[in-house]
Amino acid sequence: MENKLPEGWEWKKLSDLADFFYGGAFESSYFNEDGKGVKIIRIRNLKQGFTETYYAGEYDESYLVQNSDILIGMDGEFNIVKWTGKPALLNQRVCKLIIKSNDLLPDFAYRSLVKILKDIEDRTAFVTVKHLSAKHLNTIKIPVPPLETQQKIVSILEKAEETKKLRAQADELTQKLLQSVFLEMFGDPEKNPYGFKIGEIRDLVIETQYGTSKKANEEGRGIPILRMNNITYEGNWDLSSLKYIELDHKEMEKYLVYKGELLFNRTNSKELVGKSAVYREEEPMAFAGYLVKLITKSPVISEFIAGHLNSKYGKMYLENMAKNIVGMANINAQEVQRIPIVLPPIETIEKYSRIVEQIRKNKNSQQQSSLEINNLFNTLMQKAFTGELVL
DNA sequence: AGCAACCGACCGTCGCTACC
DNA sequence: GGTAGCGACGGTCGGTTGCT
Repeated sequence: MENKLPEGWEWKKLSDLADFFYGGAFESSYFNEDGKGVKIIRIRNLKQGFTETYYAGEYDESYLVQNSDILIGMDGEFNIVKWTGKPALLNQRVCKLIIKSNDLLPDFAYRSLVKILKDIEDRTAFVTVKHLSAKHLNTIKIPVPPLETQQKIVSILEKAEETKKLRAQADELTQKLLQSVFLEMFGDPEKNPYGFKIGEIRDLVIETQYGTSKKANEEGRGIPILRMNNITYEGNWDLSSLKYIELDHKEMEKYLVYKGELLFNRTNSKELVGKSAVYREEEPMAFAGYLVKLITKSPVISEFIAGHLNSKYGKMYLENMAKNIVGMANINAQEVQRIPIVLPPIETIEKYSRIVEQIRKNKNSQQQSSLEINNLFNTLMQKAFTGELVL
C-alpha cells in the first residue's frame, strides 16, 4: 500500500492535516419533508435521487456543514462528496472533513480520498452493511506532493472528468438520433403526416410465443436465457448478467429466440412494461416466460416494430394501456398485437433498418471508446496519486 | 394465460451497548 | 454523559412461483 514516492512527495497522516467532525444522532421525530427547520444531511443525501429532509428541532451550531465542505458516508457505500448549497446539519454516520493544513489542497484531498475510501470499502468485512469507523479514518495516510503539483493533478483530473462527461453526452445523443430517424421517416404516429395506411402490430406479425417458466441457474449449466433485465428501457441489450437453463429437445423448439426476432417484456412495473428489442446475436438463446416473442415476416420489420414501441409515442401508448393496474403491469400477447402502427411501404422500412444498423455500428465503436476513456481515467487516477504522472 | 403473493438480495438507518 | 461501534430491523425492488 505505502509504495515509494518521488522526490518532494510524502506520505502524511490525514488526521494531522485535517479535522474530522462526526454527525449527531438527531431525533428523527423532528425530521420532515415539508421544509420545516434546517436541511439535514443523512447518508442517503450523499447519493443522488433521495428527497431532501429537514430537521425542525434544536441543534448545536457545530453540526453545521458549509458550502464545499468534504463529507464522507460511513455506512453502506463509503461515499465522498463536496457539499454544495446552504449550510445544513450533519446527521449521525456522516463525517465532515475540514482541511486545516496549508500544505494540502481540499480538492486534492477530496480526489485522492475517492480511491482510498473505495479501497477501504473493498477490504471491509460486513454482516449486513459495511461500517466505516472513526478509528479507521484516523489511520488513513495520503501521498502529498508540493502544492504546485497538487494543483496540476487536480486540474488534469478535472479535465479528464470533463472528457468522460462529453463522451457520455455523445452516447446519449446517439440514442436520440435513433429516435429522431424514426420520427423523420415515419412521422409522428399520432398525426401520420405522410398519410400511411394505419394498421395494428398483428398485421406485421406471423406468430407469438411465450418463454419458458423453468427455473434458471447461475452456474452456466445449459444455454443462456434472456430475462427482462437484459432488455434496457431504450430497447438495447444488456447481456452482462446472464443466467442459464437446461432444455430438452422439445423445449428447444419452443423457447429459443433467433436473430431478427423481436422480444417484448409483458410483465413489469408500469413504466417498464413493453420494453422491446430485436435479437441480434448469431447463436440462439432461451427466453423467460415474462418475455413474449414476436415472429415477423422479416428482421427489418422486427426492427421497425421495435422502433415504434421504443419511440416516445410507443412508450406513452404502452403506459396508458397498463394504467389501471396496481403493482405489476401486464400486457399479453394479444394486446401487444392490437397496438396501432403505421404501415409504410416495405422499401421505407428497409431503408430505416439500414440506417439503424449503421447507427448501431457507430454506437458500438463509441461504446468501445467509452470503455477506453474509463480505463484511461482509472489509470490516470492510479498514477496521479503515486507520483507516476509526468507533469 | 393472468395475476398477485411471495421470496430473497440489498442496504440505509435505528438504537442499544460499551467505553472513555 | 457523550460518543463510537455495530447488530439487526425493515423498506424496497427485481424476480419467481403458484393459484385460479
